[in-house]
Amino acid sequence: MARPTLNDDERAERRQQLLRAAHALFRATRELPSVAEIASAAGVAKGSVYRSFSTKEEIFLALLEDSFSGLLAQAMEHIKALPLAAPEAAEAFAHAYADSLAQFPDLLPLAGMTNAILEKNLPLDAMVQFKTGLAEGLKAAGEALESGGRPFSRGNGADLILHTWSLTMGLWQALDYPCALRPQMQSLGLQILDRDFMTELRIAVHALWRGALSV
Amino acid sequence: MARPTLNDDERAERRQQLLRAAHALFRATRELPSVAEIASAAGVAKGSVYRSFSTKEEIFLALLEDSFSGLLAQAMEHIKALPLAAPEAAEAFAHAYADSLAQFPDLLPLAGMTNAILEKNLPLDAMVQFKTGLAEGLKAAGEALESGGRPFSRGNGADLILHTWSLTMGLWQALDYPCALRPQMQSLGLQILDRDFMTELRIAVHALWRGALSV
Amino acid sequence: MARPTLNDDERAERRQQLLRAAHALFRATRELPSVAEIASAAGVAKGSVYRSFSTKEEIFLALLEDSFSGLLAQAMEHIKALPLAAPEAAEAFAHAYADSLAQFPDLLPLAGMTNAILEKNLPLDAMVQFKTGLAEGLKAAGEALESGGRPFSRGNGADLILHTWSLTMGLWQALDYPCALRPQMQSLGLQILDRDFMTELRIAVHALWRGALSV
Amino acid sequence: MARPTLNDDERAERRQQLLRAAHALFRATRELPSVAEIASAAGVAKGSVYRSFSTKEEIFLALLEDSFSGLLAQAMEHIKALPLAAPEAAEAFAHAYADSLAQFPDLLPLAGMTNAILEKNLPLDAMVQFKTGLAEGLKAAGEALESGGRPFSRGNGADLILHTWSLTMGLWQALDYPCALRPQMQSLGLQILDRDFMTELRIAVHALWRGALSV
DNA sequence: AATGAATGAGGTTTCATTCAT
DNA sequence: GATGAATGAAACCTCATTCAT
Repeated sequence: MARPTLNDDERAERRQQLLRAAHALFRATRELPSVAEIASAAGVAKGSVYRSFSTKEEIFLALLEDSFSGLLAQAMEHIKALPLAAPEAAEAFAHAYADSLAQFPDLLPLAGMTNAILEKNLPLDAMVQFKTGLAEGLKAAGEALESGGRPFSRGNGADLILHTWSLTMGLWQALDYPCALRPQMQSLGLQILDRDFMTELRIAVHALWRGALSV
Repeated sequence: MARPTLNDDERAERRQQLLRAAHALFRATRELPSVAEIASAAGVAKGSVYRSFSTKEEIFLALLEDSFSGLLAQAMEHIKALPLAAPEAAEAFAHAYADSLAQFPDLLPLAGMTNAILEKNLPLDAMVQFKTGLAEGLKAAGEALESGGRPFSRGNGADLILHTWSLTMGLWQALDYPCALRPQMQSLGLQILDRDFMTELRIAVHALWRGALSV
Repeated sequence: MARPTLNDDERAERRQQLLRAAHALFRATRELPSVAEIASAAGVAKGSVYRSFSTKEEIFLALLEDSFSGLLAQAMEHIKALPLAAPEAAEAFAHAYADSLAQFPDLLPLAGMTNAILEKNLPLDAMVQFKTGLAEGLKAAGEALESGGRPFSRGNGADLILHTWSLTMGLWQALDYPCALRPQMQSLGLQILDRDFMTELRIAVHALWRGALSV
Repeated sequence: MARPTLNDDERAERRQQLLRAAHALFRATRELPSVAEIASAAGVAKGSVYRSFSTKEEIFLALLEDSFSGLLAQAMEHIKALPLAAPEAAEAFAHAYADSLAQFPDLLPLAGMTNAILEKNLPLDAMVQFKTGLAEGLKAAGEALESGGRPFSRGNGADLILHTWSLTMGLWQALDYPCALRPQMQSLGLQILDRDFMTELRIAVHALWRGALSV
């Protein structure tokens, strides 16, 4: 019930509070909670949510944004520390990247819902902002990749990052299952899809980078 | 209103009728139509839909399945016709695959909604069936790839197919935008995301295969 | 829970059932009840209401329409029975009309809300239909008035009916008060507004008709 | 943020400031604006509105009051200048009155919402005050009418004024339409309702006065 | 006095699914 | 078998008003 005008810090904190609540609920159910649930989990009134977010979908997007930029920051570090030789670089990145991804367990579930949600009831500017952040991250990572004598012409670095992220997202969606199903997969002839996502990701990213760096 | 028992053919035809209607509606709106809309477009009553599908999401999944198996069938052909040498094979597949994909314009929009829907209100067996079909297709394509003296051990062929599909799906999701946004992308600093999907897909798949075949 | 397809009669009956409920609630509170209240008063589910009316405002309008056409029908009778001489006709109509009006006690409260509601969330065609009914009634009554040797040129009869209805509606609004206030009006210097609506209406309509017929 | 106590002038000025803002917004949209909109248009905080008005509806009523008393003042002038002979007086008033009314274009839209709002969430004393003002105006105008040898007994003058206002309000409501509809009225069989309000008002008021003065 | 954050009731509408006929 | 009426749970969002600072 803070009444005085909020300054920017307080406003941000309130926002975080809601995001934390939404995040926790999403993690528990893997479904986007209702605004009422978020509000009550955050201990505020329903109407107050709309002070920080103008749409339920905006909350969703902010969640995704947070996780994604966290991953991107780590990726930047990995890129800067990469060995010069192509084969080693490919392998090193694949492993480091997969390890980083493991730290953001909700990122992929969230990303998997993005497209279904993105066109639905999201103010255009919110989406622009989201995509802009994405674009900037890709560009920065791409440039880091290009500097350092690698075989990239201008922009190809960002391409590789984009493809890596795409591969990640797609692979996760292909291998994702409701928990209920997991134990029976072997007996159902689904061995081929019963892979450890992380292992598979390393292999795939490794191949992608090997190919991209071998020009 | 009493109707004679439907035989299997009639039952299958009814099912196709509904799928055609649902498909047409989805193509037009890119949103999953309501059961009422599907029923009316197919010329049957709402309740009758539930004789063919036990859940709305099942309809969605069947649609995806159809498109996907169409693509897979074409991919099989491409694989069988692939040159032996790795670099040529990589390039040939990338192009042929992208061309095939263009023939299933609704496949990726559908696939992009799968995860958001998959865990929600879908009978387990429907999902098992879907995933089984997927697994079989991957396996068959993988085996085709393995036969012919390529550098694959058992199962690696299917891996590559899986990764290719994942990359496709992920890339599409990363590059998809509401039409409203498309024209302004250059001015918004989103050049990096304003790519032609098909071009980008060819590049990425080419790299992935080059890497995978270069072991 | 009637399940079979409703025929027109049943559909009309369902509609009436809802209107009766809405009417009763309006009479009790003089406020437009919520859809939930109407539904529960009619013993149906909220969603079922939208089977008969596409908007809450449509319910309101239908209520008004019913009352209004009832009044109009009676007015037609009065008009046909009117003496030919102007002064007598004016007086006779004023009295008969006021008496008829008393039989539709909710008509004016409803009419008083029309303008505030009419432009808000009402499908255009619903409004067109309402106004068309109004126009037809006025026209018919006007023609009845014109036939019979009265001093009207084509259309003036409808004019007088329109003016009469306008005067009625306006007068009611000017003299309407919350019950809470009624007893204190004398002491508040509001004698001039503490009139008996019916009496006042008779006087006013009498004057209007006398003037209109005295050309 | 502490502010010095406002004296009466400042208080009145603040009130006017809010009313001007509310008026401008209402004129633009023909809907009662939200408190937030009024406040922001007036350049004050939402909470401050409640220092001048205890309810949103009070703002609305004050607006109506202002317009109405403006009209009444002009009507008084017309009445004082009226010719003595009944037929001439009736005609002169009808024209002068309609012309005056045109100077208050928001008066009737506001009046048309009064009843829907009046009983809802308005402190009794606000309503008493409003009605008292109305009563006084009617009485004054009525007395002006009575003085000057016209055929009125005590109070009948006010009656005529009341009836005139009623007729005005009612007629406006009967002839008011959403702009969207206006152009199509001829083709919809609504000719009878597609009248010019001002013309119609002159005719009706003329008839009413002719009748009232012809006793 | 002024502010504007917080409140939270309240309202409309949609839609997947059921099931009596 | 087919039908479509009925259901009723959600869900989102608005907004007048309060009140701590």
